[in-house]
Amino acid sequence: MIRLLLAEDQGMMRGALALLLGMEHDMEVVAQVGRGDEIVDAALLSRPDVALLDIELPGRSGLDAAADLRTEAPDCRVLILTTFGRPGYLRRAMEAGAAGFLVKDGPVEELAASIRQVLRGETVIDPALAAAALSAGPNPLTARERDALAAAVDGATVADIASALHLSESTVRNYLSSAIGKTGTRNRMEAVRAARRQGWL
Amino acid sequence: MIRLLLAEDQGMMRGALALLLGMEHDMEVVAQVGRGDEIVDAALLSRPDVALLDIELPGRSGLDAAADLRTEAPDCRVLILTTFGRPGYLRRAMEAGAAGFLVKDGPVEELAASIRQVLRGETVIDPALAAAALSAGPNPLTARERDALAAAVDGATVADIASALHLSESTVRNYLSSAIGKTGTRNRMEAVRAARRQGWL
DNA sequence: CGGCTCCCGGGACATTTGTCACGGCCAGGT
DNA sequence: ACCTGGCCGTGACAAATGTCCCGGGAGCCG
Repeated sequence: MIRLLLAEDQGMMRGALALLLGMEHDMEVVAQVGRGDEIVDAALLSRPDVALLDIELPGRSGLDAAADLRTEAPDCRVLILTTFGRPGYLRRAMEAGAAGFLVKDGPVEELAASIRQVLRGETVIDPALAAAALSAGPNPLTARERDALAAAVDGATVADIASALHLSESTVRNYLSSAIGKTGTRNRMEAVRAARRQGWL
Repeated sequence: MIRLLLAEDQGMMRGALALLLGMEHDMEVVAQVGRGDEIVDAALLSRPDVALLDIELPGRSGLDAAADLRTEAPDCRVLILTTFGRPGYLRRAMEAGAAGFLVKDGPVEELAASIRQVLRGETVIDPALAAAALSAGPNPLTARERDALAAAVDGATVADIASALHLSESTVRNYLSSAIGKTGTRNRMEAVRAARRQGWL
């Protein structure tokens, strides 16, 4: 029996996947969580063979949780299942030691097949996405540029970002300006969108 | 047998729901589409009793499609199934003649139960969401303010918006300013976010 | 009819934002 | 020891943005 952990914030999606996978004759869902910061605890408790993780979760990113599992539960393989096939996400997933990366498009049959594949020690990635991730190159933004950009997502002013990051307003503007330059965009919002599309956020 | 139409852009979600609902003894999924502009055609072809529509779809909004079904296939009940329980969405869904409004959180069991409820002529809405929609009041933005705000989502400049809407830059700035005032926000991006959270976009 | 609101535009103004040039500090590699 | 690159800050400047005035026209309603 393949023991599965399911981490997904949308209740209906989580429930549907759990029912479907539970119907496979060789699988059972031994844990379900809706938050990223519950993944490690649940994994330690229920000892799954494969953890199916969404990326964008409340509490803690699925990518961070994947890295945690690498050290806390090394014999649990991680399969990332996400809505967005962003190149940067794929790259970070691989660096976090994930064994596979699936997008939520594509047929459901793909899911069970990929789980078995991962359990056999193979790595499963959408070829087109892998090509995009390689051609895009690594994240050119520095840590602070990312911080500034991330703090700017919801329309915060320079003053807001500066106080949130304990920086001077001038510094914040310099970071934003260089981030805008590196993304080849015209203003803060375009830079944010470009960075998110690449999975750099 | 209850005949169902399923409109949902995420392949995995669509497939999972189709399988689950198909397993109910009194239901069958007679049509599945991944785009909003295929809903009416599919409904005319397969004559479903209930159409399960996501809102944010490529091609055409599920809300617009619901309004279309009202006239093109009047005996097909519409059940909106969406990720975001925005007050404005609920309001528009009701105005479009929807028989129910579900969010994708909450358990899967809710789904089949709601479908049967809708078919009995009842209206199904999350009470908390209904309260929020009523207390929020109607959309205070004028049509042009909405247009300007919608065109500003991805970091477009005033010049971009002006040329996209065939307006003068002064006019665009006036619309944006009044939208910012009505949403009680400080700049364009906060206004966009506030409007989207309310479902006013 | 007068009043109202929405649509569209112009002009002036303060504020914010984005850019550039310039410092200094510290860690890393050659 | 030197250079490079990230980090943090300043000051100044042009451009974009947001606000407040002001018009006129169209439609709707009491």
